[in-house]
Amino acid sequence: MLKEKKWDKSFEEEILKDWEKDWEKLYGFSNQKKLRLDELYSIDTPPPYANAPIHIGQASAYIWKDFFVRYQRMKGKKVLFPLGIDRNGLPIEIAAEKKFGISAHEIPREKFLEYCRKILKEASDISTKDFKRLGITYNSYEKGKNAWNVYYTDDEEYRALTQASFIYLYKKNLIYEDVKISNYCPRCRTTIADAEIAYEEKPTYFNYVKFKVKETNEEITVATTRPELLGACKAILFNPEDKRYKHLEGKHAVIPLYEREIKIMAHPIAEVEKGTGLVMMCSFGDYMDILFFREQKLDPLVLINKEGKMNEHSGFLAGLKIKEAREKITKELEEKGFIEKREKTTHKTPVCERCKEDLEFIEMKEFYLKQMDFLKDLRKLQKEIRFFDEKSRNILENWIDSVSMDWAISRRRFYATEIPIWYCKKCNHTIIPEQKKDEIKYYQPWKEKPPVDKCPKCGSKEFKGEQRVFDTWFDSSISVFFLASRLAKTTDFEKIKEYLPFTLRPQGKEIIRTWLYYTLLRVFQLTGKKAFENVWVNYHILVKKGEKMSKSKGEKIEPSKIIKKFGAEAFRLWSAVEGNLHKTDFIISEKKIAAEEKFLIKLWNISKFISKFEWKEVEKFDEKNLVETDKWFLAELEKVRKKIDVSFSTYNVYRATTELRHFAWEYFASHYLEMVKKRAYNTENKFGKNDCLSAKYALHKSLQTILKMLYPVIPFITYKIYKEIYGKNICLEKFPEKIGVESKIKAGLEEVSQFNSKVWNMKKEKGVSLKEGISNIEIPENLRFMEKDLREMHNLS
RNA sequence: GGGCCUGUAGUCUAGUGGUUAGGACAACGCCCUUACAAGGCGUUGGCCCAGGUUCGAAUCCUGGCAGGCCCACCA
Repeated sequence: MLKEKKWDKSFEEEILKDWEKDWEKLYGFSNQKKLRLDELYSIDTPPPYANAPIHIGQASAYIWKDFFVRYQRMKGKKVLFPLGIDRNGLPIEIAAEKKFGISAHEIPREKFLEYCRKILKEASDISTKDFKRLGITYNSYEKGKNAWNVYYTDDEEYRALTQASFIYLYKKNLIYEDVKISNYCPRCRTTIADAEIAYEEKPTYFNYVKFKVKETNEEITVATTRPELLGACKAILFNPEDKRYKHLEGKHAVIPLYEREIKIMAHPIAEVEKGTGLVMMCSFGDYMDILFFREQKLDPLVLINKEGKMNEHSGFLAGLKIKEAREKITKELEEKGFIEKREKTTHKTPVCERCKEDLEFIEMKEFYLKQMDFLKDLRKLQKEIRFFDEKSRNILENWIDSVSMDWAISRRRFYATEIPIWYCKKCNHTIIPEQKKDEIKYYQPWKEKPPVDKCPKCGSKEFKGEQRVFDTWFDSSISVFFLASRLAKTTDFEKIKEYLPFTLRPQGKEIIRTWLYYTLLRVFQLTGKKAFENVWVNYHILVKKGEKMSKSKGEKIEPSKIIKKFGAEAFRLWSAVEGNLHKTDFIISEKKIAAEEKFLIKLWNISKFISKFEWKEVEKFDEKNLVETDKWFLAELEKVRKKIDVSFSTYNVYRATTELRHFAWEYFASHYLEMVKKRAYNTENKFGKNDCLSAKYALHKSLQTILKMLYPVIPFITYKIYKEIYGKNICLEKFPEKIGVESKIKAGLEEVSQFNSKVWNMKKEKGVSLKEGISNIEIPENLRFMEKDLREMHNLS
């Protein structure tokens, strides 16, 4: 018998304590020795950032992952549900720079890393508390070296594996160093990859700048948003079809202020309609410029240095920051009469995804990982992966189709994995560490000596360590490989391979082009295999229609506040029934979360009612003796059970939960329970003993089945009810097996509920209260088998 | 400019050719009924628009309109 009058969110705390005592037994992953691969359900979970509390969208997404794993455990799988904390890269560095008011490039490296570690120390575990409170059952919240312990992406063993993968690929000639025009962030002072570019709508000016044609002395006007690059201008183009400028072909223009002569050329990339129809080509204002310089084999004249400032080639602008230079040259041009007019405009500017600074195109020498040669393989490979939902595959396919150059993997930053290379100071020979397959090491070339005494080429003993680090996606993209290596308990790639593919990669749609794409690429390059069987892509929780949750807007709805207000369970239920997270964004509302508590109360009351009848009394009841009504209901329940099982196994928790909730509330509580109530009580002895026992047995059997099926979604309440009524831990129960009760009755649940509604409506029309009797009601032919129950229920005469 | 996705009651969402278009919130009416008034029962209300395919379209096709995302460009 349930003691408490109703479900209360305060019970959750005690329940968590119960679980915590037995965490390993309930949710752990410690019996690896007997692990069979066909029993393994492995997930490569997205590591949340160490220095940011989780937001509500993440909370929902991780809750969904918990739905999956709780279900899989019930199905007998050994579930590897690891937790990683992402601690690498720019977000940490930027946080450190901000907090301590320093610039990474201006203080000693060791010192800066200390500041980063300080940030990380304060930040640690900021999100795991919320996860645990939400009932998310990672295998462990303790940091350690076992597969099921929390891992940090800046662990030495993780970084060592990243470096080992680099060495492996370098030796396979998949990595090369080259000077190319790169996307360069002047704020972070590093090259970034195409996948790290974002675009922002920013206000700027079109400046209509007057040039003089040397040969004819006429004036021509070119519009530009980048006047500071005037000095880097190498050509002015017009469209071959443009009659206005045809006569300028082959002539020369004089750059104002710089007085340099440049060619005027006809070229199809110039469009008649845009600006004045004339466009200047500078090194390098945008991607078109790069293509043009490459095509014409022009020597670029670069005006911007690696600090994001104008260099000596820019003449009077030298030393200024780009924006200052833009202002200064505009003023200068205006004063000297070279500006015809200025127009305000906005345009989408490529910015650094991390720090939002405007990007520049600068020629840099960087390490590249070959990816162009693998696009074909990846297109094929992704077809062998199952996507939930199928439409998310498009995002990946589109990205694969738009990859246009190899991946620049080196970064000029600090708190990241170092590139494990040394150079001979004398002959510049490259030293790459040799290592055994199962004995890898973490290298820090900027402060360590190389693993050789002397240069194998020239014998010199003087070396220089590589200063650069890896793009953090180069680390992140082997998370699954790292987890597999923990399972394999070795760093031998051949053995790691056996644990791939993992069963599931759950992740957000916004990191398909990075995390998912790079992982597939990297795992394929390292093992020739696909990384995952299934990819589950979650969409977003929105504040309003079409409006993303964003910190800057001040509309943050924090998980901790939601938990405090409504409890974890109501939030879990809301996450499951508000919409199908892998199909659509959905909109959060406190009202709806609060409303989910109603079902919890309902479930509690149903259970409280059934708990009035001792389970012990009917535990041994022989199903052969079930009366027709009960057989019929259990057979209906079996139909539902089957559907729910399929929905859960295909990650459609939305469908499973809404269907289950409706069944429990509508058919089970409102109809079946009302129908058999009198028979179960049997206070006036109108029914035989077997009839009474049959009702009690069917009620308990139904309740057990429903509780178990609800457990993956709402584990707190189902745990408490199950424990109090049946004295067992629901976390260790199996998903309900087939209910083997056969019924020949054809009537469906719908027909019964229609009949009941009819009676209730008639009573209402006649102004009769529900418990009063009513006469002249005909019981339909197909419901005759439960006539006695119906008569008692409605007090029919 | 190109691509992808979405459009279902006041709101949030299921539903891929045949359903009386399902559920939740809100609204309204009635009811303390031996689990439940933090409740129960009931009621109202919906497929963006226009064509087409089909015996039949929320669902498929075409074209609009609206929103979101991605890519490219921005002189």
